[in-house]
Amino acid sequence: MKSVTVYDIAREANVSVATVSRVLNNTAPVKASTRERILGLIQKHQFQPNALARSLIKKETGMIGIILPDITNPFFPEVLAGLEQEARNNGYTFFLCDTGSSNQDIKAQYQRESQYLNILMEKQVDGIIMIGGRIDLARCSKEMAKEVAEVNKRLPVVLINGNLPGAKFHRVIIDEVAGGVLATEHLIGLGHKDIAFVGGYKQMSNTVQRLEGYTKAMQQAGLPIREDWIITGGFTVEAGKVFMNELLSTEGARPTAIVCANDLSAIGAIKSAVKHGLRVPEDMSIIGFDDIPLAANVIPELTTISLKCLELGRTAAHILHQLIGKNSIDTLTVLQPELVVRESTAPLSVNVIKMADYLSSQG
Amino acid sequence: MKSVTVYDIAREANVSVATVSRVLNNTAPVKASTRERILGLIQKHQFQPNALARSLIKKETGMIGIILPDITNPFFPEVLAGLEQEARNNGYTFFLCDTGSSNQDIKAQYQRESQYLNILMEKQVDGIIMIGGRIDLARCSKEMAKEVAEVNKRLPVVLINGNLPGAKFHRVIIDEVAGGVLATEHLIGLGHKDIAFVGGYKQMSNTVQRLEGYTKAMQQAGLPIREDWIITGGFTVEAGKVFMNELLSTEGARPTAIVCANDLSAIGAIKSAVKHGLRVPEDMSIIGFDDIPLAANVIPELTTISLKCLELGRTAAHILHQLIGKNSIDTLTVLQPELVVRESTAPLSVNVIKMADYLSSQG
DNA sequence: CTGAAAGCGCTAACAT
DNA sequence: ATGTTAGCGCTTTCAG
Repeated sequence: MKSVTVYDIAREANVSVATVSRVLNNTAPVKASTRERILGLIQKHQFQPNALARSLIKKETGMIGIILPDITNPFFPEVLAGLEQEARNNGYTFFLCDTGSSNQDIKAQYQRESQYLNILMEKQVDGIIMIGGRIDLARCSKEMAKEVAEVNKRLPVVLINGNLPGAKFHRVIIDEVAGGVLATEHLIGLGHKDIAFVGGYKQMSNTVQRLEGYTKAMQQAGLPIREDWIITGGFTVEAGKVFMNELLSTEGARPTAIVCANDLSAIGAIKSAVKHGLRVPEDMSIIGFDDIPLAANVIPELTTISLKCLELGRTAAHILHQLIGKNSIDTLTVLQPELVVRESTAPLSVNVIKMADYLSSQG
Repeated sequence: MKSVTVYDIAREANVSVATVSRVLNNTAPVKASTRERILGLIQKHQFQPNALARSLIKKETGMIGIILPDITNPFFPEVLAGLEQEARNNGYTFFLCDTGSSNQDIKAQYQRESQYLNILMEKQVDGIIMIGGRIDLARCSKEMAKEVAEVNKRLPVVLINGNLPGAKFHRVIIDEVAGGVLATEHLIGLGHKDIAFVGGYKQMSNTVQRLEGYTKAMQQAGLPIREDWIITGGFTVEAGKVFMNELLSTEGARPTAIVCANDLSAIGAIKSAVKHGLRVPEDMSIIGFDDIPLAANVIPELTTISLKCLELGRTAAHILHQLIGKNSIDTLTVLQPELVVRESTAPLSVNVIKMADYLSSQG
């Protein structure tokens, strides 16, 4: 089925294609009567201008690509929602490029990132947003970083919550260290002294930074840091369970509170604690990181550090839009995290009281 | 910055653009030596063919659009992951079109659907997948349905878990009625007789069908259906809480088990039950619907009906690919739901025993 | 095996 | 206010 073009409309309206184009784009005055006639024909034929042809000549597509590691991780849809919200108003459409980290093979994931980077360039997107994946690496290889730098020479790239060595990128990040401090100080303020840190990956900068915040707060409070109470190796619920099991199965002192590297691992930690017969928060305080929607919906509701996903997304979209419009804009935007107190943390004193109750009942 | 084109490569290689195109597409034999030369230049200049120009002439873009109501609802990312998995291998890229139902205004949402439908056509996507939104309506307006039908005349559309009146669409669905039966029979098999149905919207076909399954199973078991134990009005956690509160705050008999229209409302129901001092599943069995990843991670883990999101996505992508390739394929694909038993449901007898314990402890 | 030339559908000078 | 024409960057006959 032959699709209708500006020529078809022009012919039937007895005008030139230029005139049709003019009414299509409001790019020059057109006599009201002819404009009506053309509009009528457009309506009649359900004519829709071919965006490819238009973009080919205008050198802008109104498309932006977003590369992320796993759409199934609730953190990302949240950021995406922020992006869409902001970008929709500016007439952009999104290419979603999920590099599918869920299928473990990390090599394949980075490869897919490279692949998508190329595809997006070929498709002539106006800009690219990256989140997760290689930009989260504490030490990203020179080649992988350079690849992105090359892309960035040709079109605007903005990094969310990450960075790459060897070049300056536009990026919007959350102050992770501050988040770590916030979480730990909350626990300390509750009277806890025996605080563990659990989850994340030591190779990832977010984990390193959150851990740095934890360390900072502990030291500032004059509290000791036990290396065996710092356990990393994953961001999943499953990982959280494993770490907590480890913490609880060793003999000797146990922490009374846990800072988790993210909400998912916090949920795992809670599940494990409950399985071990502990009550959260009465016997054990647990704080997460991210504030995914789920955090407010688990039982008990998770106390956590909000990364302001929506704002992260909106800001990134805003910056990219400015970049595309060739407006100058700050290279770095830092958002401050926020403590969200819910039900999974409680004063240490509660423990003490409970313990006293317990002892007297055994009387 | 002038981007390099086939002409630049051709000139420098002392060949015609045709030859460059040929090595780019492997569309005709090229002398090994010239091929090497061209490949070298491509490498040297980091040349990337402009996909817009190519698509303009080939009339295919390798882009497919996916229209969904809310990426923030964990059900959709799951389906998306399935889509990506399948479509990536076939060289497709995705336009993500989130119509943002989260901003309540339902009218605006349908408008945005129409808008995206147009944008996608202008961008010349090879096909469109729709999920949620108007296609979930039990009675969608003629105009809104026709709009999609018109699109479907121009390019392949596949509907996931929905339908539209007045035209036959390719679609892949889950047998919702069977799901409702499955959930209810599970509860009945556990000895429950007083079973409520909670959540969803009466205007939506999925709710109607799940409810139909519930009714069917209840009748088949000879159990009475109480109209005041069927409460609809939302799919969110918040809605689930409200409905459960309603159920628990009325005097008189209470149900001992609840079929929820989806996992989110089931979680809300659990939270409310717990707040009311009930234990799940000991005092109250609750079953969800969807099997979002979260379902396995709440406490207690949710017994639910799996809608096989991943498979839904993969199948839809497969069908769309066939359609794009002009291969014939069944109009309707029905997937069977699956009962996933976890921790939120238990035999009624447990209740009875507990009750007995309680009474005897009261001396 | 390779080149010349005709478009794909649209926009944008440049004329009129 | 409107028409003519030259491309945007690529693929694809049709010749050779």
